[in-house]
Amino acid sequence: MPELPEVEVTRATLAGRLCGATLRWVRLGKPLRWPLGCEPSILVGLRAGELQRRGKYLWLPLAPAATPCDVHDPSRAPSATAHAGGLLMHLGMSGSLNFSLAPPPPGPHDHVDLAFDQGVLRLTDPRRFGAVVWSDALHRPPASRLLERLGLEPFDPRLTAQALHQALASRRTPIKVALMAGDIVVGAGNIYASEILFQAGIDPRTPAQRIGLRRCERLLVALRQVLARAIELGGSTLRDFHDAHGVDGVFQDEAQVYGREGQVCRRCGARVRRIVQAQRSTFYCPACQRR
DNA sequence: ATGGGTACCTGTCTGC
DNA sequence: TGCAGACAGGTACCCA
Repeated sequence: MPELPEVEVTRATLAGRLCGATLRWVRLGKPLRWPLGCEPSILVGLRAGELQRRGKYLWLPLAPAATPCDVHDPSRAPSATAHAGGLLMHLGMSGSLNFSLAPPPPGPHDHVDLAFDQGVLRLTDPRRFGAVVWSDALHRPPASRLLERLGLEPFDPRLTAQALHQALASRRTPIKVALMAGDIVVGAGNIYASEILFQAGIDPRTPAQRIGLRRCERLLVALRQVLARAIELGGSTLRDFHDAHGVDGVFQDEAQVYGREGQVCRRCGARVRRIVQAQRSTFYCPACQRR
């Protein structure tokens, strides 16, 4: 999927287009990971607020909009049951959001169309691990249930080396698995976890609790550098991902280890290795990364 | 509380 | 060419 950089790039390219737009109709395709959780018709007439990101989730606030246009056209006025809330969206492993004025007819992998007065937001997701879920508020279920287990944002100033060190102290699991778990710090998925650990010079098999304070400092710097650079480059496009205007990311061209099994390390010339951790591929340089 | 495995679903690639 | 099997960016849930 879309890891944090891809979700952030999606948010940034969409936010300006959606804010203030009024929802006109909704089309649902095949079921996604979780049901929408409301009757689609109650969304019609609601107005979008500022698109936000939390971890790899996107939150689109929607509130009743009593514009003069709606008042004069009862069929478009918010229904009596309309109330503020929002849509919590996740791109799963293969999802992407695209915004366009006149999208082509939906294909077999186009599962949600949200048609606003300024264009159509379409979720395309071949594997259907993604989701779009209605929630009354971020701090109420079902959104709160999905967000409550999330750790700190990588750029949150509360995430210090000391805080990271303390959080890792109780984990015997390999550092790569702990990074990806998302309950300490969010955003590092399978690609970036490998890249971050390469940058920090840490062997991905190292038990998390054996990472000392000094190495936590390096890990934190690497985490922020790698994610910031990936956002700058529009994320990584392996096969499915594009930003909301259809533009590919190019971070994969800068990857030091991910997807490079058997190729030479760009830093030292050793061969990059692939191992499996928690049923996921991990790539690392056995010379640059130490236990 | 932590850790490991499974499940969800579909497309693509590899090797026989 | 056909087919089986492995693999793919995530994460909730179950059980030990």
